[in-house]
Amino acid sequence: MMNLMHWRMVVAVADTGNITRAAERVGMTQSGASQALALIEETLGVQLFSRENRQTLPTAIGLPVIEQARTMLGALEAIRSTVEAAKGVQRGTIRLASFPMVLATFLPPLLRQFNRLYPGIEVAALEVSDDEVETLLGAGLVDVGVVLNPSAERKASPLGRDAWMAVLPGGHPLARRSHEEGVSLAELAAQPFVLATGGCSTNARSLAADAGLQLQDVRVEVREWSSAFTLVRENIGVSLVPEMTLPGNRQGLRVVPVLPRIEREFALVVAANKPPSAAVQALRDMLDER
Amino acid sequence: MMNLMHWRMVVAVADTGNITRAAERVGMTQSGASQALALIEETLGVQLFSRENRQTLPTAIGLPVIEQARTMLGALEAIRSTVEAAKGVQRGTIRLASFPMVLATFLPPLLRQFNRLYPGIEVAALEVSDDEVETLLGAGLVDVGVVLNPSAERKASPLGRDAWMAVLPGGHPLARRSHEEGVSLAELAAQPFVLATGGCSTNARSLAADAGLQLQDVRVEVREWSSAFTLVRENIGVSLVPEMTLPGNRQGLRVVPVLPRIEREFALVVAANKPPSAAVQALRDMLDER
DNA sequence: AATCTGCCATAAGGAAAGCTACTGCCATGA
DNA sequence: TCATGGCAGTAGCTTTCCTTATGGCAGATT
Repeated sequence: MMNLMHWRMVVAVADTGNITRAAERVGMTQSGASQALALIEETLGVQLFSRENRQTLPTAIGLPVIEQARTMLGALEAIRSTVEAAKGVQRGTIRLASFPMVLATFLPPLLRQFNRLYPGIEVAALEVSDDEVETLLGAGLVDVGVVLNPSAERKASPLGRDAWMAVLPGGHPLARRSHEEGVSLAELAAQPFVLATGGCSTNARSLAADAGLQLQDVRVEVREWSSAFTLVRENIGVSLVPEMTLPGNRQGLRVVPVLPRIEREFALVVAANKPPSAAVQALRDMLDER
Repeated sequence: MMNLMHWRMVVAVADTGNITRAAERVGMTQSGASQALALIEETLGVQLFSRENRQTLPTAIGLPVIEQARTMLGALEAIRSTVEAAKGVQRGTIRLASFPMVLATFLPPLLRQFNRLYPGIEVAALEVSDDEVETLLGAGLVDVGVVLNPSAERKASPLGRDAWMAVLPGGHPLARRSHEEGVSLAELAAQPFVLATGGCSTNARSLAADAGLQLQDVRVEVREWSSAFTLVRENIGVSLVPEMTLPGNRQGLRVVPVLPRIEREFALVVAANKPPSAAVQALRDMLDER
């Protein structure tokens, strides 16, 4: 009763009305067919067909059972076609370019989930600066890239957004500001500053420039965010970092939002000059479904 | 891939996210479960689950496949419940009473079909006169009976109707009548008559009496219809028989309808004093579905 | 009346599937 | 570093299941 071939026999007999012909339809011996039928009938405890003189016809109980058997086999066939249709995305490679911050924060869980859904697709992640992402995308050297604030006409899958936060030493005057009050970018730029870049050209200095300001007193410039926190703790200066880079342990630090908020949206865009592969499409689908 | 137990494993793994627990849910070893999964994945040529560190989760291809597997197993479960619900009508006995004419003409194909649909139900057919049918039904000695022109309030399943036909020797004066002209019952009753009863109290004599007539010259009275045809061929007299008893070979006979037509409706009724058994209900259902 | 034919059931044997017990591997967490 | 949880692989045995061969039954054929 647990063998689908036997159920194929059942519907074949129902279709042909003849065990012998049903047997050759599913590629079996007449004997095997007879045994298969008898086995199913025995385990069900019910007679599905009555063996007439010239034909084998379903009984009243057999009729609904046969219909259910059809749906069983239909589901199996659906599985087959589903699998055949999906085999294209089984293997493949995606070259991805991203600047370090997103690569270290947003992407790992996403790529982990993607690798779970598509174990055969390999994702090669390139860690580059945000300027180079555009270059690689334009040259077709990568399939997808992470960009900031994508223009509407690009097919972009949003990854998330972040806000830049002021990081202050515990004793700093601005550290008294509440979350609602916040600090302005201008106030921050006037302080002794620990500039952290995260390897990204979009950083405190460029943000200040965008706002028509300038960092007045950059005491030190580091690449790693974590280094910046250490330096702020040692009272070298204040800093401005993306919210998601904040450490779990904020001992000796005061984090206050910058008001008006400075937010950036990250999104994944595909290279425009060539049609996206099935693998890339799968990645986009996963992102859009969240 | 043809083993439903393996598909049970698939959905169990999908439900528990854990091969080990899935295995014990379907009563198997962890090893067997792993092998079952691997076998299905191999024959499909597709990875359905990705084995993570702590859990085994479906891939993008696995998700729809699992859903189809659920419908497969659902259909199997439906088969099980269908069979369980229908086991009541597997065996049983029906006592049936009928007068000979219907028993010899209408019932054989019906009982043959019924026996095909319900091989386990035994139908014991009693051949009695039409008067006795009512007696047996009333006494509850039979489950169902064939009656003539059932009253509307009885739960009756119509079997069919027949018309009485005049059977004349080839050279008889009335044999010139066309089918449209017919012969009247009065004309027929005036002829030398071969009275055939078929063992039924409803026969030419009773029909004549119902019409206020009387058979003038009954030359011979026989029980078998076929005997009557022979006697008519030998010009002993005319006869009146139900249409369905007419022989295939009408050599030397002329068959003309009686006008106005004398028709009787046959129907199957159940004994009213006790609720019908599942077997009887099955018989009624079959008749009503035709 | 005897034989033929189409169709099904049953017996016996063997091949293959499938399960179990056991071991090994890997990653995580103490 | 070891302990733990979870999965894969191997060997062997049991069971299932298929095939070949044979017998039986009911109409059809002659």
